[in-house]
Amino acid sequence: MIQKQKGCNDIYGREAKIWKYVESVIDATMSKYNYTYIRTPLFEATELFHRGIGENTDIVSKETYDFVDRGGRSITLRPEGTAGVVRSYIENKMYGDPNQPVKVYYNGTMYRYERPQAGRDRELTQFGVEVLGSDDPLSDAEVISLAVNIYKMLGLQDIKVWINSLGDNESRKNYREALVDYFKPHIDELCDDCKVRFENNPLRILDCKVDASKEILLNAPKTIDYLNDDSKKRFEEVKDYLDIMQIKYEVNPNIVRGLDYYSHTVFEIEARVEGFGSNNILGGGGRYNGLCSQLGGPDVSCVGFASGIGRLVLALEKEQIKLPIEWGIDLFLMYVNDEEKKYATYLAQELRMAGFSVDTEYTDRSLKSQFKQAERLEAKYIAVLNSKDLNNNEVSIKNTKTKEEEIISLDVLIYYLDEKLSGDDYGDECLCGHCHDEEESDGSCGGDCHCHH
RNA sequence: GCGCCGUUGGUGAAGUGGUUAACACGCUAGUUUGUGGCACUAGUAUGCAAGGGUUCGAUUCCCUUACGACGCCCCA
Repeated sequence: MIQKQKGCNDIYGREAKIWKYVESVIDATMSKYNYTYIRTPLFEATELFHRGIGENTDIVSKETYDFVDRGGRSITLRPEGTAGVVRSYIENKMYGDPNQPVKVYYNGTMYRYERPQAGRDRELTQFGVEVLGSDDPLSDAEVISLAVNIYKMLGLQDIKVWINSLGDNESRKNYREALVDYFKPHIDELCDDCKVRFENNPLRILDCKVDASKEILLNAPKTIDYLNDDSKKRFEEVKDYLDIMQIKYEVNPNIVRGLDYYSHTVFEIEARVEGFGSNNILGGGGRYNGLCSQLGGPDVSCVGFASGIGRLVLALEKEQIKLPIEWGIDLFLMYVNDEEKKYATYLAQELRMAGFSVDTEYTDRSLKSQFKQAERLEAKYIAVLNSKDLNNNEVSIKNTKTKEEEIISLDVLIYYLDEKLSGDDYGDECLCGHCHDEEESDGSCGGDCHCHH
């Protein structure tokens, strides 16, 4: 048997519906904030990521999918969304667009050659936004509020926003030096990994799990203490705007993000979900003022964030959030003989054209099985076609929730369904484990539904 | 790249070096029910991830590979 590639996933059925719903909320929210959709290629020249992310980091040296194409070009499957968007911004000269800043969002798969573990795959889907061409602290705040709003719109209640500022180049340089000076005499007190980090990326020491509670870490210099006046003022402004938008946040000086190109605002958004372990960071981002010029574009300031949809869906599932998803179909058409089947075929076509979601039987099973099928499909109505009724130009329609059944004229079927389905006639949506509601302790849905649990 | 554990049908799973691989759910058919949902009966694994080895014989022991789970490194 051919298996799927490590760290990849098939998403289908119920889960796919959840994904589609989540994406619809993302689209709707983006549109409210006036971010337009951008779709960039799944693969780019390897150099784009090398220059954008940094040549010698682990990320680029061993965690990207690289290959040489038939023309001998060195290609990389995008590991993140930002570099491609910035490339597109430069290549399409969007900086010349009268509409500034450029506000775009993306949603697509990313590829990282990693060993899969909880909340971490090789193929992952991320959505994110980039604001290109604005240095206004309001942009930073807006991006954060946008992210928070999407999570809230989806029903996540306990959202925690951590923010920090790395400051401008000068501030960052000063801080980095201070940090190195601080750790140098204490290097023996650090764990082995941190000794390596000290050489490669000293900021990451702050994130260490092993040393986290050690006094040496708790007393380490804080980024915000090394901000120069400009950077400090900027950070205050970002916070002010967040306050105005009533976005709650907490300053966390240990948020440093891994990459060089970040400056000023950095943030992470956490979902407090039980049993979510250490993968509770749904998304994060920050300001990257150096990246555009580094990639050969104009020296414009940008800010953005990215969020994994897989984790987001996982969080919604763990929280058992009830999503307003239409799970079932409007009508299931049942029949027994061939003449009825032909009429079902005709009727299904008519009703679908009229805007209803309709399904019917394809394997000529018994009526008993067809009822089960209708239940599985969560059909709101069942039409049992039988020759006798059809000869009278009538059909029997059953409401699966109230179990009421009536015989109506085929001439008014569309009108009938339209009225029933648009009104409250169908009643409250039952959502037990079968029909998707919270289950009672005994595993049933409380008996208020048509699903017999 | 490193470590640890796992992989039996549509699903949840039990189990053994040796004829027909439990049990449950599901599904299909039948009986009954005015057209299902209850009850009863019957059927339901190209055979235990793939390949190789040990053995008279392996799903059961060993090795390799693939995939899954969870850590580490890293985290865009």
